Amino acid sequence: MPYRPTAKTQARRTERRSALLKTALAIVASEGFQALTINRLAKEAGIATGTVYKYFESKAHLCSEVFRLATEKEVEKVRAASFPKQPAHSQQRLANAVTTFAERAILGGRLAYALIAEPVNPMVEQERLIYRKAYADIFEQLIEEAVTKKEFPPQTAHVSAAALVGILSEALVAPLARGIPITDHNNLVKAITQFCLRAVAG
Amino acid sequence: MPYRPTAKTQARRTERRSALLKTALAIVASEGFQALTINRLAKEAGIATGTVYKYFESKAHLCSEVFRLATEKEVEKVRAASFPKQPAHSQQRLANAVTTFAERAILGGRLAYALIAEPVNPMVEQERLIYRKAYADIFEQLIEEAVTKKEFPPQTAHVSAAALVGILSEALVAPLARGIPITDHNNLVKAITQFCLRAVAG
DNA sequence: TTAAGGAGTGAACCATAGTTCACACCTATT
DNA sequence: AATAGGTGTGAACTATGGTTCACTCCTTAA
Repeated sequence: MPYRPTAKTQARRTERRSALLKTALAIVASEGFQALTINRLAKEAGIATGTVYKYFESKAHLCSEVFRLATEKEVEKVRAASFPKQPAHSQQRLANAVTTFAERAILGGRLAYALIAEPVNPMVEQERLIYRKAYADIFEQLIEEAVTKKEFPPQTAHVSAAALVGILSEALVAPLARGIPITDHNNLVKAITQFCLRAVAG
Repeated sequence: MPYRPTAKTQARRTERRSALLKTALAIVASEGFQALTINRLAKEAGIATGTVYKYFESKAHLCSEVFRLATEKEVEKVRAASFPKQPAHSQQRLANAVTTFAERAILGGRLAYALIAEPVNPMVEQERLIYRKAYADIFEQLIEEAVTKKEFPPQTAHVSAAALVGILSEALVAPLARGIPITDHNNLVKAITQFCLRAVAG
């Protein structure tokens, strides 16, 4: 048996794969999923079209991974803000979570639109559902705890949680979708945060 | 000059056109935009493919019109609830508006998803933006009036308005997008309404 | 009845990208 | 060096569905 994949070749493979992913993400971050084609990706990565398929089963799978790569860290940030090491009042935690999401979305610019709202394909839509659910779950847990501790008024936690996700999507992405750059970051974030606090914390 | 279109032929033409639109809407309402192809539409309308193009410039234009046809009346209902003939408290008006939207969306089922969230094409996405804006404008006006009358606390009306649109989209469509039929209509609508009132009316 | 502008037809056309595949090249074992 | 499995190549293929167009049929006015 003459040939066996070795640690070195494996590493090389893994590295190429993540380099591809990184290139793909760069395209999406600057021009959206709409600009991510296999041909373009291959060209920018300096490889042949077919080679992409040695690393990714299909375009849809590739998009999924790009989406996950970009979204996972966002979710983590929001989770961290929601459940900090230091104990904090629920209201403050929610405010931090919302602010974190909003600020990162605004900084993200085109990428935020791509992740939250750009029409892509069913597989990414699926992925999106999963991450919306992830955000909603974080909020839901926070709210439930707070209601138990009487820091928030009684409410249907999972509806409130979904509603928060909706608020963040729409309030941030509506301007982006219209191509209007957000000018007054701070006030926008403040207004959204206040709205959320009124809604959930009463 | 031997031939001139006459009232009768014009009427016939108009009627055929709206019949086509109606057929298209029926397809969208039961299976979404994804199922609306020119071939299928032609077949179901009992005409040839090419004929569709005598009535609609392109598929995108057709989709736009179908979207508008379905959405316009929804917007009107919400507007009517927001600005009733009889004077009413702002809180009640907002509650009615939200309830109206939510209940109609739930009854609409597949259609609601198609209109609010289904990925279609850029032209429909454009149309969607317009209608989201339309809803937001209604809410914004209501909120601004209420703030002036001191019935609502001070707030950034256009942010609150966008947020309301987001709440309604997400809280109603999230379950639909996952194919989970909404079971407990009344409580869902109630929870959403309460959330909105807390958020906006304090 | 005949001229001429609409309307209807549907098979062929096209455009876009995703996907494949036969072949050459590389890498690890014996 | 020889073997054999992996990787890279890119032009060609394909699938889907929107769009066209040369032709026929229909309608109205003279």
